Amino acid sequence: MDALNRDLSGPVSDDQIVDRIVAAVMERRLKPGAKLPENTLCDAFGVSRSQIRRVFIVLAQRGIVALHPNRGAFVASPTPEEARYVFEARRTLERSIIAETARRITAEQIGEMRNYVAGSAAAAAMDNRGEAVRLSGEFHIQLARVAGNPVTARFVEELVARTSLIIAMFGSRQSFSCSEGEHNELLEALEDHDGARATALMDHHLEHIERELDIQDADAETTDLREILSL
Amino acid sequence: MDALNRDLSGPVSDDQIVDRIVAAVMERRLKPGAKLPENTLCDAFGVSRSQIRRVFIVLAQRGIVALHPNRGAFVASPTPEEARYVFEARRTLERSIIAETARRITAEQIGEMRNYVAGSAAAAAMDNRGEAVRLSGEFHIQLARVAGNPVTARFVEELVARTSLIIAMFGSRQSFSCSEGEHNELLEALEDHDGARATALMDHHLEHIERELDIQDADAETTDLREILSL
DNA sequence: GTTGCCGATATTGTCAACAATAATTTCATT
DNA sequence: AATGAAATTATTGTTGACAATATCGGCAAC
Repeated sequence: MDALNRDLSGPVSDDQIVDRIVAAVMERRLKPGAKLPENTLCDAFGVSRSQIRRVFIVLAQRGIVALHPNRGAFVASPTPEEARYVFEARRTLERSIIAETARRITAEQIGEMRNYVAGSAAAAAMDNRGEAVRLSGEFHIQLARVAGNPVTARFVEELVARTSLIIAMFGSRQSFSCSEGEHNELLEALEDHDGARATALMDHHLEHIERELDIQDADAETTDLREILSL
Repeated sequence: MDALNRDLSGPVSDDQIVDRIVAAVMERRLKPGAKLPENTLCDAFGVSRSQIRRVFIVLAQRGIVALHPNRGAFVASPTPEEARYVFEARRTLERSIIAETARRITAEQIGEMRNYVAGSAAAAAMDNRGEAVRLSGEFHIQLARVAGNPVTARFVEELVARTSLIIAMFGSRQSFSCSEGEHNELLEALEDHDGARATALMDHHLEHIERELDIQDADAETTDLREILSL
């Protein structure tokens, strides 16, 4: 938590803080249920409470942070139900988006995407699971950006971040070794501008990720009884 | 602006204020570019500045309000580019969602949907264009809710609200008389649980709405030169 | 040793005063 | 009149103090 980052450089914008926290969530340095005390974050980013509070509102809107009145901000703990909705939403969106990506992607962009895959694989090989998950997520976000619609891309961003939380909640140890292969398959389809195949692969890929999770009621460890018993 | 509503009833939650402002936007009582002074809204809702400021952040996240530093909050003025993205996003999302709606919708729900259509038509007949647009939007939101995924439904909510702004920006006089007929067609397909037909109709419907708009650079009336000249 | 109560501490929520900036008005100059 | 500058007013942005609430620790009772 303390190492979310040193600032060094003068004023920090709300967006920068949001991005840092999202990155920390995607790297699983911030786990579901973690408390985010205002003062701690004020010190970490060298900003005022009011700014942190603004950031909390943004993150709450994106489903990444849960705000409990008089108790503060916590990293969200997706429920099994919510997890299913998020995956379904991702399939709905990314299935369509990838077809447009297949039409538009350039050779250069494919090269960049391969870097993401390689980076994620390298991180996984070094047992840096957090970085692996984050880069694997960035892969999907980049694909959405290539499709050229910033509105849908922003939706995908939100869903990918929430997926990181879902994986943190329900992921078993060995999952996500699969992503590298499937991502490479996807890139091959994109290289051929084969939208239909890319769509099918994306659909299968997302289903695969979801199926590898053990989505059921969270264990006691990460569970806040308060939330279970109706707040 | 002053008639956004009287409160009467004790404390007002952030969500209530957000909903009221969104409703005003959807009814086109708040037009693109309209300034939203903090004090005016404080008086209108009987709340403090800090609460209004929270609300602004939420609305800005949803693309309904634009925040200009040191100048305040304004109802967003979608650009032609943004308009295209929003419509494309709606087609992407609602095309898929409607298929699920077709599977799930009950006779009772179809009856409720008919009320929306009738209400919108009645409002249009009384020259209450704002109410007609709002109910027409609610129709889409309700369909998304029936599909059962609150995550995608929330995305549709945001996009529908932004569409109201787009219509306010680029709509010509007689458009939107069409919606009643197309919405009824959609309901027939849903009644038959004919997902394929519903999908095609929704696609066509959204394309139709977009095509009836005159999406090009806004006229000077609603335009802020400041924004045109870089910022 | 578990429970319940109470005080102490810490954290969050709210408000009002102040600072910073923008918008408006006034007035002088051409 | 139109322009420009300065002063006034209004609005937004930020801070810090205070109130409200929750959390923690100790202590007594069972």
